[in-house]
Amino acid sequence: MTHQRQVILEELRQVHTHPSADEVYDMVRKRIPRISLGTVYRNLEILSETGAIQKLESCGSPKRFDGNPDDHYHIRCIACDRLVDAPADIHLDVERELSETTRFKVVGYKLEFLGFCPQCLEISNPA
Amino acid sequence: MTHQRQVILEELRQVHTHPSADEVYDMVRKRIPRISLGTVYRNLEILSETGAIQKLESCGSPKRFDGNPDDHYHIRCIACDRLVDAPADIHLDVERELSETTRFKVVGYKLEFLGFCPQCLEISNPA
DNA sequence: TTTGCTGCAAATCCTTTGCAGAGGT
DNA sequence: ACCTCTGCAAAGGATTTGCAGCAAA
Repeated sequence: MTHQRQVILEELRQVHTHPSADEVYDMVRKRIPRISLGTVYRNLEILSETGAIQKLESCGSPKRFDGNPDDHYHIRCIACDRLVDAPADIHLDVERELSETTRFKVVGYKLEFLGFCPQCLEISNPA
Repeated sequence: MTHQRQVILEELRQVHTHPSADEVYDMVRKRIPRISLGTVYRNLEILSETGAIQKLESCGSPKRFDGNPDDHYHIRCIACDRLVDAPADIHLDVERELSETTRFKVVGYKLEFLGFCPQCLEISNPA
């Protein structure tokens, strides 16, 4: 656990904004001005491999990272791409659902909710 | 509907492999050798906007395209990235699940299953 | 002294875009 | 003529990688 890695993890743990690698880079640079973007990418990769953080590859736009390693869902704003935790008590029994319809060995699923965040709703529907 | 667009749609409708833009390019080039990759991208975009095909942005790796415009799920092989239709009778009532826990206006969700395809299972567990 | 990590820069991959010319109406 | 589309090539964004030096065990 190098200093760089430590700082990246700390910064990520302190926010709930699910920043992209680039945003993490900006955050960390305040404490380690000479850190490189490559190092940030490398450490985000390592941290997510070890399970210390989560890598959210959901789609299109840059990947996001989540300092909370616990399994939970997210909802993404269709308008501004904001990503927010979405506590939902959903547990799909994928084994049962799919084993008869595909010859795959199903091991999990990726689920992300889509919608409009309060800010974007406000803009399109001013009070 | 130009010739190029027509051919791209036809090719996509004939397969069930969920090809990437690059693979569509290869398929179409057999019939229109001088078509450009840019044109393929442009038409895939247009076709998915009009709902004639689906763009599957699921994650990381290149986007895939699906000649079947009807709503259905997919399962992705963790090992080889193969993408296959996954008929599953799942309907999440997202409004109900999430409206109390986030201030978003929920409009849908993205769900993709993960697993190992028969071919990759075979490789790791030869009969 | 070996191993792994860094900063830097260049490279890579996928996708989009500017532009001038071609095609269709 | 007008408008849209094309092919081509160059640009773009996000991410990865090669390399030489550095740091810690």
